[in-house]
Amino acid sequence: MTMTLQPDPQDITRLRVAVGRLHRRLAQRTSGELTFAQISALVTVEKHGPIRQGELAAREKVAAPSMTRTVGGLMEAGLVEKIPDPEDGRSCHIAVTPAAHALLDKVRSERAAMLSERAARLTPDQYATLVAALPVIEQLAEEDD
Amino acid sequence: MTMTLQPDPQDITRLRVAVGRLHRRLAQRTSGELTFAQISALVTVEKHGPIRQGELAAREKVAAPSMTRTVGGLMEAGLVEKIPDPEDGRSCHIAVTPAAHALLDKVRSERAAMLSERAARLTPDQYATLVAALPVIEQLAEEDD
DNA sequence: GGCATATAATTAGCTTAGCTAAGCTATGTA
DNA sequence: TACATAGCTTAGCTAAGCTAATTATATGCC
Repeated sequence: MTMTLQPDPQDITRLRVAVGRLHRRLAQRTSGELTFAQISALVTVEKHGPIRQGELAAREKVAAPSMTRTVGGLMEAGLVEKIPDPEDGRSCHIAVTPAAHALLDKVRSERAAMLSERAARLTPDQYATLVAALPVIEQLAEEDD
Repeated sequence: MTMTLQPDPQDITRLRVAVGRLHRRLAQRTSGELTFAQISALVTVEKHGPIRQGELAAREKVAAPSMTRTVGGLMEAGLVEKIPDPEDGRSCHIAVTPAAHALLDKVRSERAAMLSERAARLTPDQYATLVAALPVIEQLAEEDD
């Protein structure tokens, strides 16, 4: 079921600008040693188990070469490993290491993280509103064109 | 009034990842000829009138050199002009040109814009939830540390 | 079997956009 | 007048996206 009325262009601009700014603020302080792209990819690998690198790129909505670099960093950090596909010599599967679980747990519970600090300043109502909107934002981010 | 309960770290991670991905998708298709940073700055200049460049950088939460480059692009595009401060030879005020109003109006009403297309696919409930969360996202993005 | 095509990942190099450090010029103060 | 401060610019770094071209493997057709 889609909307019959067009969304307000002013709202769209606000969303666009707000998302851009929030991203900027978040990217300025990357949690620990990982970059933004690395955390995003690592979360996906943890969630979707051993996954072909191409499929990981598709899920992250990123071109293949970008994922090569991101995965390279994660491998250097010992957070994922590449398992060669026994049935396809071109392909390989990316899997998290135990260290990755530990690190993601640490990141998630990191109370000092900037965003958590800010979220903690929200009123319960604001927080509830934000959490309610999360699935919508995720859908906007995941949808194909 | 702040929350008595800590925000859920899982929610924080989801927000972080979702904002990152949405930004990525949005940045891939910049509306028209303007880049993401340029639109964001232009919106602020339009809203806050002639504004000192340093203050613009502060509002955008960006370092001064970044704003020099962003404003440079906007000037080349004829969307803003620099008015030298008569009282302070070091400083200058950034003001939008009529072309900027026209362009922003165009951008805002651009129905073909990717985000609008996606937003149009939301249910009315989802859309309402998103719009309700907008001020909260904006607050998260604007807050100082 | 052998060659053409297709696919997975990588490499090389470009762009946008953030940053810090250092520099220039104007201001203000001792 | 001399020195410190403030506003903006320049130079050069990093992260992270992209496209185009390469490499290596699979697959499909004669």
